[in-house]
Amino acid sequence: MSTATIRDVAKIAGVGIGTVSRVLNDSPDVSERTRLKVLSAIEALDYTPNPIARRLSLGKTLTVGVIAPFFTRPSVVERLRGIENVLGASEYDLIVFNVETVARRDAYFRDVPRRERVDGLLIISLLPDEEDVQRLRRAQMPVVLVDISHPAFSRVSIDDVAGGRLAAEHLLALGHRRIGFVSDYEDPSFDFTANNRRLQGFRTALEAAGIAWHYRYHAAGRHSLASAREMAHRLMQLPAPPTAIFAASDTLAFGVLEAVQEMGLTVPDEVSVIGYDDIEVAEYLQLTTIRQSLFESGVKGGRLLLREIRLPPSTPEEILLPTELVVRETTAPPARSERTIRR
Amino acid sequence: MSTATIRDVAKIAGVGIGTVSRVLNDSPDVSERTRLKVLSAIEALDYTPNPIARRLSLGKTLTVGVIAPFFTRPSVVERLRGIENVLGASEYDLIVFNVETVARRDAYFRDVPRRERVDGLLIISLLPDEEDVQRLRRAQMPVVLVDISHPAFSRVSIDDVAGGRLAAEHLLALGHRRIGFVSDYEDPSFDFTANNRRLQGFRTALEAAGIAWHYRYHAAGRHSLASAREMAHRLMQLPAPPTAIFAASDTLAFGVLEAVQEMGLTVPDEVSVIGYDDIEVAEYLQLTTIRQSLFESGVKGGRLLLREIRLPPSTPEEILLPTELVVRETTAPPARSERTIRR
DNA sequence: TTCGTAATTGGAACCGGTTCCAATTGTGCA
DNA sequence: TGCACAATTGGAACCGGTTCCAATTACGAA
Repeated sequence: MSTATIRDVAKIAGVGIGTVSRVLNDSPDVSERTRLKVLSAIEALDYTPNPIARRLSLGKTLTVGVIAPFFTRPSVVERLRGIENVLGASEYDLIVFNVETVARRDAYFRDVPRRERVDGLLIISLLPDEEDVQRLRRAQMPVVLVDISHPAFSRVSIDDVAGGRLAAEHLLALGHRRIGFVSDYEDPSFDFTANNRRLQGFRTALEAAGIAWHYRYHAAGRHSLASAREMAHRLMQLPAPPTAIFAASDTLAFGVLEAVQEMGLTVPDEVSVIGYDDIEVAEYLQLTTIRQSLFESGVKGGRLLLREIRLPPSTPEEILLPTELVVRETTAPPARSERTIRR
Repeated sequence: MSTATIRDVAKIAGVGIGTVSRVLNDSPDVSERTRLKVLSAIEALDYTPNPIARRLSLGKTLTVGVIAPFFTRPSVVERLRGIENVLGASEYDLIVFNVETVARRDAYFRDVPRRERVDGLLIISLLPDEEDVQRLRRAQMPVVLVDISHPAFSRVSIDDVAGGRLAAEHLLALGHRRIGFVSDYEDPSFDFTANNRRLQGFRTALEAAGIAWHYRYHAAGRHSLASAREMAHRLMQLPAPPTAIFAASDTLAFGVLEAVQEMGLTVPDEVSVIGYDDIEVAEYLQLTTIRQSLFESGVKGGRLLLREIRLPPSTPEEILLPTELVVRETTAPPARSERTIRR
């Protein structure tokens, strides 16, 4: 006894297959009497339409893909959660493509963007290169970028410039004057424009306060706690070490905290540290940070994509999400001696 | 210019559609000359077979579903990572179904296990109830459970009994005699058998050391840091409070640590804490814990499922993964006074 | 009662693959 | 050279839906 088909239902109900299809799709052109006959046949056979046959016939995949470096960054998982939340309630299936290596990245960017495979694509924290962009446009694939920006596509971006500014202003207000910046650079094909925007806002705020920005206070490396630890060690060994460090993600901030503690310095009395993202453990560890709405970015991205699948926009849309300073216990005014030196 | 079909390729190559299909599927019954003609036509048209048509024709979905409470537990994300790693390299697509509420859980368990939807199912940390089990069996759905166990299905389980024993033996060896256990119970439809197994191994070890287990040392609540914090507070206010606490997950352990610190006690000198899972931050926070191979459990589960889709086994298979004690800085011998009291 | 129009209905054709069977071509051997 | 059999090949039928058009039925007006 294999599963019933629409023809079985039609036979049992004593109607044509077209009529069954109409009932399934809530067409108004069915008399109430026939509708009931069909519904009871459906019930009797425990019939469900085969989604694959439906997709082939409709010429749609009813599937959305998400390409992202999910598991290298806790923040991405939280965005994915937002996306799943929207798509799980829709008729679209969600296929995940996790990128951990450049090879996987290229393979996915090459193979996934086919109309026969997905109806739309969400790309998180990965910047498509020009070739990818061309391919996506040629396929007329609806695409929404999250946490990344490219003029060719709709996007949910985070106001990272403002975020960088918030971080700087908080530290400046506390009295810090020498501030380090720790970020990740990774492979150039991975996201780093978010970091650049954070740095930009950060520098703008410093310069507005009359403080020149020195590149020696900027360290960039891999996106890992260990890498951030090393970078922080380097920064703290400068002739005039920073009294505060701004890390481009909470994960990096934890590496910085570790380094500072290893050097026998206390946080926040001797060194202040501020992160970015406000991932879950940040609260537990009482890290001062810049919060961005991770979950919400996923929700907005998912909704935007669904909308654009139904109605392709003539011009890409941009949604900008705000950032917010969350003051906890890793930032404080600089040590007394520092303050005297600076005057 | 819509995408090319197999008939276009056949026309260009001057062969029949059957032949094109044979070339696509590496059938040996094609002469080399024809194969080349077909391949160059495919090249010329930039043709890719439509996976949906293929699925309909094959009667397979080439899709695997994963149902799990991904985002409420960091450990699940790591398992998912292992699964994606295996499936991303296969011809199967991976659809995620995230369960955060009982409603979603029920909806997914009802709708997903249809052969027309997925060819196989991975279920992580969620125990199907009897009705679900019946439905899955009726649909003859290949199912692999990860981090959970039910005799009806193949599974990758973790030797949690041994894990619980390891935790107890470590604390016993350090000299602890009054040990608390903090676990989560959640909704009964969610996983808690893993916790029970951990508790079982734990108790066995205690009893083998001649220590009777008192239920008042067992606290169970929601799976969150905050909940663990409260539970730890309760345990520590007992007349003879535990000198060590075993938490059934690292997340819970962090809640315990927080509570202990709030009470002005130091870890590990006054209270020892041991977790379970060894999630990423555990190392950063120097938590002593029981490590289980999260990533590997996903890899093994993915492989097992693919195998069972190809060749349904007559009887469910069980893969048991080991656990390992990782000693860091949250466990130590009990305080001096305690030791004197006990002798 | 008859006719015209609107409301329903049936089912062929189609979506783009795979598979199987019959037909055609090729090969080895007497 | 002729024949038996193996190797290739073509394409109808099928997978299970949707859609569109022609046919049938229902209904109100004359």
